[in-house]
Amino acid sequence: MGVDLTDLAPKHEIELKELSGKIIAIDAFNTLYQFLSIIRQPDGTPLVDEKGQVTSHLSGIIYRVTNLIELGIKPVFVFDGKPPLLKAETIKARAEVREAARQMYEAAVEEGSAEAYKYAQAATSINAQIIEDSKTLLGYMGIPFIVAPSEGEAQASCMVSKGAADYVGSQDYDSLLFGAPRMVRNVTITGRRKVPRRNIYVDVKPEIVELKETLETLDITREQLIDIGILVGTDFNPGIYKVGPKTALKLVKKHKNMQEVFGELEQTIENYEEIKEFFLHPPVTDDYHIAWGRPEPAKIKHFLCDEHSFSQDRVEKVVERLEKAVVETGKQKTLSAWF
DNA sequence: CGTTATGA
DNA sequence: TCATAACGG
Repeated sequence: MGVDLTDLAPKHEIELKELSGKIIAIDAFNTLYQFLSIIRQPDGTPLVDEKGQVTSHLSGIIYRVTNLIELGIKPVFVFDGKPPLLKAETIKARAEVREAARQMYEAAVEEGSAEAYKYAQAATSINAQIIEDSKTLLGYMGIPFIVAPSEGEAQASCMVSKGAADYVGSQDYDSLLFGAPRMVRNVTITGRRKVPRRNIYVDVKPEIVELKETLETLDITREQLIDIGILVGTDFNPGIYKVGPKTALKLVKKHKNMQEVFGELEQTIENYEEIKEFFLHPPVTDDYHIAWGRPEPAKIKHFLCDEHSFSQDRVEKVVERLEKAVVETGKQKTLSAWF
């Protein structure tokens, strides 16, 4: 999906509970995508209500967010706004990949192939209904969300830079390129994760990544980190064939500017200047108000049970936990901005 | 994914 | 009580 700087950026594993009291600006699309691709039956079928609408994300949100609130963590979800023109080709390319996966999925289902799950995951897409339902549920839960003018990661990064949030919560590293001082991975998917091809599960813990430490460790500037990201590939360009984080770091440190890097590679990157400018100065807004409110049990129950076929028992149980957790957290005066 | 059922 | 399987929607 986004920029991948694994093995380059130093990370610090922590326990989820260590984030108690922290405000995390969560990349909503990143989270929804994960829920939608992972919460499925073994044959790849997502959870759906009786109307056939996908509900995997709603299950993910209600349970995961409740767990975060129980730990005293304060999530604010940041949705993407209008995608930048620079992203158009990536969006088109991804749609084509998804469509191909969707056809493979249908074929796999037809012949009862075990590959079906894999293709279903690759075909995961987010539509307007999914976004609207997610916002509705978050609203009823009392969880704040904002809609970014452009990229959610950029807006979330800005919020951490300004001190409105403590961490960007996302799986990919774009926020470092956008200048976020701190990010945390694996906040929305902590727990057990299946090791591919093997039938075992490993614990996935949250990982803190700090921009300053990353730059100092690699002995580069933020601009150079952006160049590394662009060489490897971002949401706005495919990246250079066979250039991964390690090679990109070497190239960027060896040369004094990207023209020289392009010279050595004997190729350039389309829109390089514009992409870099976008990471340095993305459209963001300060026009938002973040507040955590009391959940509305009746509305949650009606929305999930009556409109989306959730079981009354299960929803009542989780809503009770959410209400209790909010009351507990609200008691602690050290935590600001609750109610 | 996270919860719930099961059973040693 | 804990590990694991299956279910949820």
